[in-house]
Amino acid sequence: MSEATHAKVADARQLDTATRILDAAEALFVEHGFEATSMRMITQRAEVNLAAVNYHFGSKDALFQGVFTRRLTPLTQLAIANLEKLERDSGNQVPSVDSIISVFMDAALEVSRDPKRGGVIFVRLLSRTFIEPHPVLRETLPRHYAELVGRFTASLARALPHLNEVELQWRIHFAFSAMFNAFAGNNILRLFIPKNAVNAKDPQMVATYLVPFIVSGLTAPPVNVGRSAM
Amino acid sequence: MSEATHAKVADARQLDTATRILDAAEALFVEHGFEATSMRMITQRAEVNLAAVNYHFGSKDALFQGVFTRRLTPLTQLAIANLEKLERDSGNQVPSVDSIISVFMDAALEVSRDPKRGGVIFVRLLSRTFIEPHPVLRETLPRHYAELVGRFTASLARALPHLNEVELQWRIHFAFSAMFNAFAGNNILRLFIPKNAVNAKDPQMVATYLVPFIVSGLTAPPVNVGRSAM
DNA sequence: GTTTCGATCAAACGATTGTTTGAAACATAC
DNA sequence: GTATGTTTCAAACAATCGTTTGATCGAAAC
Repeated sequence: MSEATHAKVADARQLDTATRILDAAEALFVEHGFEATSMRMITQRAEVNLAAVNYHFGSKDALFQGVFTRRLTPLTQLAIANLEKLERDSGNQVPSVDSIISVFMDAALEVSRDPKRGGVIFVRLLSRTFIEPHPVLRETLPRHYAELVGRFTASLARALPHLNEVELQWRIHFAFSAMFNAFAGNNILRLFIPKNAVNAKDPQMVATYLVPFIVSGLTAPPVNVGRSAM
Repeated sequence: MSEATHAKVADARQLDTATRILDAAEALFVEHGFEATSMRMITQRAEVNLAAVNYHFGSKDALFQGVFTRRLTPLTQLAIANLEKLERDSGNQVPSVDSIISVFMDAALEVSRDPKRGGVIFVRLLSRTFIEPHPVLRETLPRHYAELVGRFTASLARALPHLNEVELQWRIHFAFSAMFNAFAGNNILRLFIPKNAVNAKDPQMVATYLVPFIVSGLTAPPVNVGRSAM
């Protein structure tokens, strides 16, 4: 410590301070959650001064938003671009449910494989935030995602014309929940069956098995409402 | 305050102090999460002294465990009892996937309707804890749920003999994730589409539309592994 | 060289965290 | 009555929280 005060830090290429904070916060928020992650944990991991967070971002809440805004736009743009390409390539044909879901999964997979876009860490953070939204993001998240969800909903509506609006929305709700939850990396079975074959941390494996599951759920025959309930 | 120090508290039937603490904590943990819920919030809501939590439970962590142990056993016993009844009634016949999933959902629904067993509040807390498990419960939860998950996995294995073990575990993983997530009451679409027909807070509605979705996902044709991935 | 301005630093801020204390109030038993 | 054991209470505990301060550093501007 003291021997390097007068000289440049030894580490080869030291990233921007703000970037190092974002990276550290991103990882810690995934690991411990927002409330359980303290400023001192973040600055210690980022190897920056405690005051650096407030200097560069203003507050802890603003940092939380900063973590998202850095990653979210590239991800949504990628997913939307992929969907547009799919619809363009389909010509007059209506894209299948399978292809629409795959487009979304491919975007998430591509980001999860690219550390420069946040990698699997950010995908997990995003998943967890959807499941348990922090008050700070109640306005930020919808703004970023409005177009994305709207486009996919419209595409799925065309692919599933036999479903009424209510049932379609329910199924899209389940589908997105399953996808986000799956990428969150939580494996319920792991809690009970120590030796299990499911590695929920591997996004590629998740996608391989999850897409058919979701597509099957989406394309199931309509529910005869009022059959047993209500 | 001071005028009532010498007399009994005015409120008609005042519940046991420990119970009032559990009720308040249960609700607050659902609303704000564990870390964001302070002892003072809990004791204030329960209208008990701050020290009462430590006196009756020992610590905040122990209270968190207490909140679960009070509710978990009745729920798991109900689900297991329902499953046993189903298998008994089926005789030599293997219960269908639909009936197995319905048995689980019915147990969750029954608890969610009964305030004495925690009602919808506890079901939501349970869901959220599965999705984002707190370190304190990493040992407690599996112990309570081991038998439950084991039984349902065995039943589903018999109902889906055409699936190999790996694919079966993946699908059960997805199915349980979807169910727990659904009962958590988070509605992703609500974030984007203000006027939507999906009321994710109504467990009965969730079950009506979710069961067919999950059953369809579970009974889908097996994935041809190695088709596009790995 | 002097000035200027953004970045970093150790240190401290008031507020809040979970927890502990010791006395007071309570109920029950003798 | 006294004695005993449990529960409640206001108050304080040390620790940590997010944030702010004012000095110091470093490099470009003049």
